[in-house]
Amino acid sequence: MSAREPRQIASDAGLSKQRVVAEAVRLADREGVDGLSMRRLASALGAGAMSLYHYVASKEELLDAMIDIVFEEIELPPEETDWQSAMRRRAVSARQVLAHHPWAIGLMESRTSPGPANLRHREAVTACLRRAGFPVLMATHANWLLDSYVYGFALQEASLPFDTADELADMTENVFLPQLPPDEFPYLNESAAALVAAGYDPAEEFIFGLDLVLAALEPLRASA
Amino acid sequence: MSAREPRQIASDAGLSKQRVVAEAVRLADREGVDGLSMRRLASALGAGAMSLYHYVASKEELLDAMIDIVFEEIELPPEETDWQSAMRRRAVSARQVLAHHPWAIGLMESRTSPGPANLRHREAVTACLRRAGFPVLMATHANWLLDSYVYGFALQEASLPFDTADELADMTENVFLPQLPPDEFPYLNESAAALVAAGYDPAEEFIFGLDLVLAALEPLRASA
DNA sequence: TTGACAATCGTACAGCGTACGTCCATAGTA
DNA sequence: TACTATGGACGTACGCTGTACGATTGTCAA
Repeated sequence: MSAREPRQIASDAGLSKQRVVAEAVRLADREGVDGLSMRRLASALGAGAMSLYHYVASKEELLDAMIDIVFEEIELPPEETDWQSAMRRRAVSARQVLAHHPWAIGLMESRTSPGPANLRHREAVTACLRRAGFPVLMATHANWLLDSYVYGFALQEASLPFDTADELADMTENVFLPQLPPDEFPYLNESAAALVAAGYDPAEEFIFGLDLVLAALEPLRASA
Repeated sequence: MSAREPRQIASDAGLSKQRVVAEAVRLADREGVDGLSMRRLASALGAGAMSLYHYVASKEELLDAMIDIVFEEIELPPEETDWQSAMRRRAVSARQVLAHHPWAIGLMESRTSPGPANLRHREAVTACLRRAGFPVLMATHANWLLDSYVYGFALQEASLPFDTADELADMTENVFLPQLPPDEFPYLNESAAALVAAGYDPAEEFIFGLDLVLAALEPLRASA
């Protein structure tokens, strides 16, 4: 056997589906999903465009795999605590992950077949709810409600044109308010002013609604 | 003045921004947002691709206008009833509209500047909450919570690979269950079986979570 | 040495958004 | 009636895209 490495031209070691998909996620994080092309992805990996098709059957499959990587990053509900703490943990984790990969939210609408990490995640959440005493159909309801809140919040957060409280203040003064004549939009004006004054933190906002939902679900379980 | 119409070659009367955007929405409904290209849209209107650019500055602007048409279709909260009924009406309407235009959900993530119909809608919802007695910041919280639920539900619904209870039963038996070994996914198996047995109606599922959220918000308003 | 095989590549094609320049029916003016 | 200005529609072109196809390469079994 020769002392030579198998192959190694431009950037790194050999390709693999893992490496391809992981780099695709990085690229989408940086440039958005519209900036992700097979050529750009390939050149980020130091390869030719067609080489990618040995690891991924099509761009569609690549996108599916990217979504599943995102689900892999979301913390599963821990088993050792009460159900509310467990669901809060995983919901907070989901929001964080989706905030890091905003393209994933928009992608979900068009991808209908769940990947393995997605399935593992759903299984763990359902298990948590069932063990907490929710009847089968009630666990389904709770699942829908919680997931709707998490995804919807992430979707709204992704479409905000600012990231920090300072940026919010700037944009409110220079962009929003000029577009909102006070006589036509009195309540939005009031609301914008109050929001700037109070400061705005998406993490806090998220927790508020989440705890409200969790508390509302509590009486629906048949406590052991 | 001549008896001759101004212009009329292939399909209809003259173009206009309204007609262009409305046809774009129809096309996206039929073929998804990926199937919407300037050429296909133009040919659906009996025009050349470049003619569209007289009414829309770019495809981005077209997409923004499409989103705003969707918001125009959503019923505003009626003023004559109690706040819960009003919010339920507009939430149900929003779900229906988004179910008809699933591409809109995925689009929102990338479009950060709200159109006029969007602003009118937000103003009306905020007004309804404020008049019901919610303090300013509490109205903001309620807004976030309700919108998160509506958008998130629509997002999940759009990513379901079936539309009717029958299709669910078919797909569960022939697609899902074969992918879900009972020892690895006991709870998902149980849940799928119960769901097929109970029948599934997204409208009912939506109302369940919605009413739960509305009831949870009730004590947070300073009732007059 | 030969052959099989998987990984990688260059090339090609149709379709995309859109910049640019041209055409022509109409409106306004003389 | 003749002339010009205007603005909507269009054809062409450029640089992208996803990916089908065939050729090239490195590696290993027989």
